Amino acid sequence: MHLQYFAATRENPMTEHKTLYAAYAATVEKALLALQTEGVLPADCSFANVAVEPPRDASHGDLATNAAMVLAKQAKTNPRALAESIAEKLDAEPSITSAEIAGPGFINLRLDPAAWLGELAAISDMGEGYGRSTMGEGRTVNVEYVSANPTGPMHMGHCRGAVVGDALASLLEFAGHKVTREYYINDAGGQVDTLARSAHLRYREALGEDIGDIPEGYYPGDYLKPIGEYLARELGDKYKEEPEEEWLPYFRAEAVEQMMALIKSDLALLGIHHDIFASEAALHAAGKPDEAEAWLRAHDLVYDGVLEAPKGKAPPDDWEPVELPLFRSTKFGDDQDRPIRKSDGKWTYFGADLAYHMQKAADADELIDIWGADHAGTVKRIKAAVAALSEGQGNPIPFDVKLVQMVQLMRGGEPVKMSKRSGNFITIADMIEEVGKDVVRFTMLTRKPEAQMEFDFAKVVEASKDNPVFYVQYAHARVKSTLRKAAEAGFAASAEDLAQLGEEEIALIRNAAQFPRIVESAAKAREAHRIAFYLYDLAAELHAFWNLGNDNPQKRFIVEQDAALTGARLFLADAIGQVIRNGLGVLGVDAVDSL
RNA sequence: GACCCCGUAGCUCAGUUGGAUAGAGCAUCAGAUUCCUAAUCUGAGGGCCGCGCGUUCGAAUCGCGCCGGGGUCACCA
Repeated sequence: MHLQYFAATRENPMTEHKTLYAAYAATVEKALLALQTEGVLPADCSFANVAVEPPRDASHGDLATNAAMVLAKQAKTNPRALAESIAEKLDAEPSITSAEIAGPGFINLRLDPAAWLGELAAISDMGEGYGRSTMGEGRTVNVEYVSANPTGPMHMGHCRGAVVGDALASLLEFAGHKVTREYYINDAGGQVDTLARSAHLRYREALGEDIGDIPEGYYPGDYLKPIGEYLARELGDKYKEEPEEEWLPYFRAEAVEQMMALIKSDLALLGIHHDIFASEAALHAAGKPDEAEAWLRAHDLVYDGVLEAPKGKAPPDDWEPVELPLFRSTKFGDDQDRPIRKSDGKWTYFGADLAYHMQKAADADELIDIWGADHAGTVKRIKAAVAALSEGQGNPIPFDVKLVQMVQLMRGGEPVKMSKRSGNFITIADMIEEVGKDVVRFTMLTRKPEAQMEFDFAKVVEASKDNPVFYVQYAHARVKSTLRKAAEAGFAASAEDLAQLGEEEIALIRNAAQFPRIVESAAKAREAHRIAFYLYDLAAELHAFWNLGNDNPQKRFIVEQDAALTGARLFLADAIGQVIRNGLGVLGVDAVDSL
């Protein structure tokens, strides 16, 4: 009945303000409701697809709505006829100076300039809160991201997913969700046994033994040396010659803890902090996978069956059919049913993972996973399992897996060579040391995550307009610099004479006023990169306005002989700076005061 | 072979709950510097939105089928 658009009320609980797009969306809704009362629109018609947006071409006016086109079919009339009725109602609004019908049935609205000046004041009043939304209605969203195996420092392969996940989490928070940032520690599989053995090797090394080259099947990186030294200090030679079963659990626990400390410090360099670090081993210990299996078996979603040979290529030499507990993922479009336990009775990754998702679902209204694209093949089975379990247990939960594509590292147009074999790869710490946190974060958000991207060290540090990070930061620095200069000359931002502002300034306000709706549409689409592109546009508009002053001193922010105009322009500059700051804040990028 | 992602200007990319004449940056060409930061800006040219069919008032956007590029196809994690 009510506009979906309005479920997302823009009212800020801290102030009386409603942002401009929200206010006029409400105005349009009011007109539609009136037409419903008059019988022009049917009582049961849905306004869900009605939008109030900026028109594509600024010459069409200030705002446009597609209401007539969306509702014509339901009203059993043609769009232009319905548009007449709607436009008539809107034209009666005092702040709407004209409502014109255009094209297939758009209604273009022109506003009294005071409406835009009012929005400018709202930006200033709401400050850091400008753009925040209550759209999420406090619903809890669990965003799981990074979840790198605790077997070494974070490297480039983890970076994009980390930034994308973190920015998405912030965006959802900004849009009114309660967000839990979660990291799943895979501390129960074979790879952490390998880690423990590798640590034991370094332990022996630290005790003076010549271990020679690191053998195949061990982690070779030097980052394990300090762990070996630490264990040697703590334990002496107690476990030097002992059989593996004597020391493995202890070494594993110690090594995982040290690796997680390393990973957390790497994440901190990126400005990333998780709320929950969930342990797979603890999940096993709590018997969660057993519970899930029991339920799935009772509902015939797990059965004992023979696993098919891998498809599309010759089966491995040692392939032999074996009976395992299989989840019926083929019922959900997967190629084959997937094992939840191995032949030795231990849980597969998938078996534990489905139980893990049920654990997350217990404390959240919605789940989002951020995964690397190399795991794309396992999306169907986990979505199937979560759907089966959550719906079957009476707690259906929206669950989305976002795949993040690979990043190709470049340096001056040439691919950067990395050798994982020797443990020689580019870590996140290396990268941040070279180009800085802000550059890494912003650059990772200048492409949609599901498209592959290149990251060129030479280009991203370039301080020019070709580099979006600097372009946006420069716009903010420019605002700050102007305010500093103005203060020295005895001017200050003032809302007293906003009516002095002309068409060019209002164009800038129009752009800034879009921030709240960009936030909502980005949050709805779960796409933080839209904020980055928006900020680039806003920065471009600010630079363009600035440069009007090159030719015409009367168009500068500071006009010495006109204090009223200067006060109003500074007020505008301050507000634009605020919006840029708010947007960068969502992305986790610092807004610098000078470059 | 199957599944997932991508295909938009010479290049790098935005733009999908279906909307008006498809947008930026780079590169190319023509301009702006006694100026609050020119680390910038103004303007011009440049497009069968990979191809075909369909859905409808309307498709870059949705569906089906192709073509091209990348990824994945363990009892691994």
